[in-house]
Parts: sequence; C-alpha cells; structure tokens
Amino acid sequence: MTETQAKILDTAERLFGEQGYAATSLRHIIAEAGVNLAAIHYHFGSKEELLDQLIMRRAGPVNEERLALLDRFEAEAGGAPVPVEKLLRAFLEPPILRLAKRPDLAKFMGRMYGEGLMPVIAEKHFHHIVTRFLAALGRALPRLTPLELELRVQFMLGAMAHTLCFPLAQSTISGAAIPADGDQLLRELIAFLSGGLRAPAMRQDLTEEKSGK
Amino acid sequence: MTETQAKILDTAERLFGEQGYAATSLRHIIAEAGVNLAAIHYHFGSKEELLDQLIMRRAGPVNEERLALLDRFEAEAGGAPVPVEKLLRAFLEPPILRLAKRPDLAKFMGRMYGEGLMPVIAEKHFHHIVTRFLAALGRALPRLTPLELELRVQFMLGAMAHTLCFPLAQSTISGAAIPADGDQLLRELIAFLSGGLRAPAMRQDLTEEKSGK
DNA sequence: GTCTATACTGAGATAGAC
DNA sequence: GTCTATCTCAGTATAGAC
Repeated sequence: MTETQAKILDTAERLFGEQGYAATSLRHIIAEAGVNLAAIHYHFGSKEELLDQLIMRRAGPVNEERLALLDRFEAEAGGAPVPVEKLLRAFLEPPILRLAKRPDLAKFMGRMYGEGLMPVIAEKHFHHIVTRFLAALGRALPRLTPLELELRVQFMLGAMAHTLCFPLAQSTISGAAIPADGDQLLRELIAFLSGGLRAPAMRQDLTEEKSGK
Repeated sequence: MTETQAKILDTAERLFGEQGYAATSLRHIIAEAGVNLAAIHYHFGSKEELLDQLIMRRAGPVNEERLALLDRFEAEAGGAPVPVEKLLRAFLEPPILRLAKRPDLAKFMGRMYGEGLMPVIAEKHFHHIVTRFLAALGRALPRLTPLELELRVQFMLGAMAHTLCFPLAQSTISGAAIPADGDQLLRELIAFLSGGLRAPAMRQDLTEEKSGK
C-alpha cells in the first residue's frame, strides 16, 4: 500500500465519521490528505469502492474473531448444540468490545448506519457470518419453525445494528448519555436477545381479549 | 393544497419508493408530475422538506392510533400498569397492519430507512411517542433499572425499525421470501420483544465460565 | 505504475421576468 | 404563482506528465 493510499483511507475514514459519507466530498478528502482528486479513482475506482475498502479493513478482523469464538464453542460442545447465550456472545463480543474502545469508529459506523449504507455493507461483508450463526441458532432452538427462526434473527440483527451504531455514541430517547461500557452493554444485549429468541411462540390470535374494534 | 402541490407529493412518494430518495432527482419528479422545477422549491423549500411533508401525512394517523390504543389500555387497567404485551401491541399494530396492506408504502419506508433517513425522521415525528411508551414500559417492568429499561427500549426500537422497513418487503438473510402477513409478523414481534423486555437482567460477569482467553 | 490537470455530466438551488 | 435561465458543486472520466 502506497503512502497516498494510506493517506486517502485514513482521511476518508475520519471525515466520513465526522461529517457523514454523503456530506463528505472527494474534493474535501483530497484537500486534507494532500493528494490529487484523480488519485482516489486511480487507486479505488469510485467513492463507493473507497468506502468498501474502509469497511473491509475494520470488519475483517471482527468477523475472523467471531468465527474463531464460534469454532471454539462448537468444539467445547462436542456435537451438542451451543447454547444461545454463547452464540450471542460469539457474535456480539468482537464488535462491541472494539467499538467501546474506539468511539471514533463507533461514530463512523453510526454515520454509515445513519446514512443507510449498512444494508449494502452487511450484504457484502457480513452475510456469510449471519448464515453460519443462523444455522447454529437453529440447532440451539429446535422448537422454532424455520420461519420463526428467520424472523427472530431479523429482529436480533435489527436490535444489534441499531445498538452497535448508536447508543455507544449517544442516546436517542431521553437525551441522557448511555455509558459506553462495552461489557455492560454486551451483557444487557445478550440478556435481551436470549430472552427474545427463547420466548415461546405466540401462535394464538391477539384479538381474543380485545374489547372489540 | 393546490393541485400542483398534490401532484408533487404523490409523484415524489411513488418515485422515492421505487428508486430511493437520493437517486430520485427533482427533475425526474417534475417531469412525471408535469410541473416546473422551481415549483418544488416554491411550495416546499427544499427536497428535504418535501420528504418531511410526505412522512408527516403518513405518520400522523399512525401515531394518533398508537396513542388512542395506549389511552384505551391504560383506562382498562384502571391505574395498574398496562402489561408489556399490550403496550407492544399499541405501539406496533398501527404501523404493521397499515404497511402490510400497502406494500408500496412499506417499500417507501424501507427506502427511507435504507438510505438512513429514519433517524432524523424519527427524531422529528416519533420522539414524543417513544417517550410516552418508555414511561408506560417503566411502570410495567419495575424490576429494571432506568438504564436497563432505556437500553432495552433501544434494542426494541432497533428490532422494530429494521422489521417494519425490511422483512415486509424481502428477506435479507436466506433470500427466502418472508410472508407479508401482518398479523403473523405482529405476533412474532410481540413474542420476541416481550421475551426480551421481561428477561432477567444478566448482572454477573460473562467471563466466569470461559476457558481462558 | 503513479499521479496531475482539466473537462464532462448532472445534481440542487436561486434570481428575476412574466 | 409560475417559469426560464443560470449558478455552484458534486462524482466521474480522460489525456498526458513523471
């Protein structure tokens, strides 16, 4: 990697975090990085591919650690299903502990989420991880139908994405600051999600006890 | 409201849903609506304020119905806390049943969420609703500390936002279509969220049963 | 192989005529 | 109220210098 590439990546990551992706022009990046406009397109092809490179160098180690934890827990279980709490920990601990120590990266992620770039990022960089955990969760929760499992994993991903990108930086409800304590957040998230994933299916109709409508 | 304003709003809502907010130029809107470019800025001020008007005319009735349901449940409870499931239903039923019947609006919301416009939209149009439900949930879940409650409501909002805007339109994991059955989705979401909200707090350290790190 | 200078297309916004 | 013409700035593409 040339010095020009490194300067572009570092400057872009900082400016995207500070101002957002859409609000940061390539001209602003090259001005602060001290490089030429066309250098971005020469090295990265486009603004979007530049973002991809940024995500990859941060998400890669996270996903490797997730799979390593999952491998370890599956080895320890020796063929039996890995408990839900351990699966959640393998999935959540690597990103949460990293982001708790790097508020700037949490803000960067929050910006990307807030600008709606997470879905496409997730598809590119996290889909294979989710697929692997979905299978493990299916073994841990055999009483759920495939549809119920898929829905609940969707709920889980929504809660996680929202949490990883936002509350670490700021609360969006009461305005009171949520302490950026990674360990506590991890415990709370695992408690909530395991409660939700294990909840009995509510297969009866809701309208039974209604007073009419 | 003039005919010009109505044509702009209807065309913009359709095009934003079909192509996304950022990808839809004002020039495209005025071409399909048969009005002049400057008319948008005259009537709405900017592209962003045009979006605000679109959100307001859809979110207004939803929020009114949420508060009406909450009022009814609180009256039925007669001073006692409203059960979590009923609070979740009051919060979730109005948007879910509407979006299940209007896939085009679900796609519009999904686009807005996917482009990261939901946080700013939520702050403007939904904050007072969340505050009211947060208080009611606090009464229903007295064993949670204020911080635990706030965190869990954040998890809930993440799961809900992700769900309302996405699975109604398409699955993002396995590729298998998730049936756009509003009643079933509502039941599953309430089951998951009530399980999560009621889950016992996990206040001990996670590392106890680790095999070392 | 790297990088610079410059031009191209299309976006949102605005001033002023009607 | 509405429209024409124009402004500024964005991302992108290319030609050519080192």
